[in-house]
Amino acid sequence: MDRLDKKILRLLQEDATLAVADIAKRVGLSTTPCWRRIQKLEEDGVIRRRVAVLDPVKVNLGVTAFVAIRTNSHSTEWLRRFAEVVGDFPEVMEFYRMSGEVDYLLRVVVPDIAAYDAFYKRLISRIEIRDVSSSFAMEQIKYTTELPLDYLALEKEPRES
Amino acid sequence: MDRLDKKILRLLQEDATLAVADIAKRVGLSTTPCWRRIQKLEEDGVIRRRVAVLDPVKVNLGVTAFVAIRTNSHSTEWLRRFAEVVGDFPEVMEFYRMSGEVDYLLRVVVPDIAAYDAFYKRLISRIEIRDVSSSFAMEQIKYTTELPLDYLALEKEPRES
DNA sequence: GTTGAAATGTACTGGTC
DNA sequence: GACCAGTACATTTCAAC
Repeated sequence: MDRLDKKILRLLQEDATLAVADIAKRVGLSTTPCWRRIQKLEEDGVIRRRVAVLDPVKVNLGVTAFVAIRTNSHSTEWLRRFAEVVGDFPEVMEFYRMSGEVDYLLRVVVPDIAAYDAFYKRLISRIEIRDVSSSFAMEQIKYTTELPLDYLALEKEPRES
Repeated sequence: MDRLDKKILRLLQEDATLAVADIAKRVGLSTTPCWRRIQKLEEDGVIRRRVAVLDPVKVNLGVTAFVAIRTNSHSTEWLRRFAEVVGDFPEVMEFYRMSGEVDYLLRVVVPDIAAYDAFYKRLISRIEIRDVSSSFAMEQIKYTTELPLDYLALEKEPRES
């Protein structure tokens, strides 16, 4: 992974519709090696997928809720089932196991508070949870899928002398 | 927005590399009208963009932190500047204004705890914040960019008789 | 909405240096 | 890595229905 791969990733994170020839021009490469680099980044799983990002409001998903969950201590089998049940809800877009006070954190999208309530009831009916606490986002100030590539360690590049 | 648009959106949210002819086949349309629908969805801003999704671990971003922020009451101008400063950090992938206890919630990605600490110091040096509380994700169980389209209201379709 | 076709562009492969 | 060529396929636009 060198400076050029990083540039390619930056571009594709912004706009995955760019033509290979375009990308090549912008990173200062000809199309063939640029194309090969992109293939390799996909093979290596650095690029996971290319997706369309929709406007949540325009598909009737204006409300984002964060759900902090505390569970009782349970077997690993229970935890596996818990993860499966929760992850199966399409409203749950993000799901983390946390350190500290809260055991799990969910980001949930729904049209409105009533739909959140319905979601909540379905959730607790499917799995026992010790404590659930919901907070609502009033405004989404920033949402990006672009990972910051500033921390990416580069391979040493050949040097003069 | 009808049943077919919804199907198209579902497919493109999963894989934006699909050829129009493929999508057309799967939704039961021929390519021309299918292509027109996709164009319209883009014009209307339902489809915001098409992006490459990278593997965070493979670009050295294994740590996700959630940062809950409480501010003092401030002018709208101060709030504007606050939003700008915070949003400018590329490590901040999501940024919400919240209801309830916490005023703002951030999702931050960094390589490790040390980098989080450095980020934290840079953040508080750039803007005064009353209270900051960080929690770390031990595991990302689910992360998707796919919005659930189940809540999408459809236009009435023509009926027999 | 359909089909078919034409024009253009792009992806991909393989070869040269 | 650059550059050139060739094929196969995609996108895009158009015309006729």
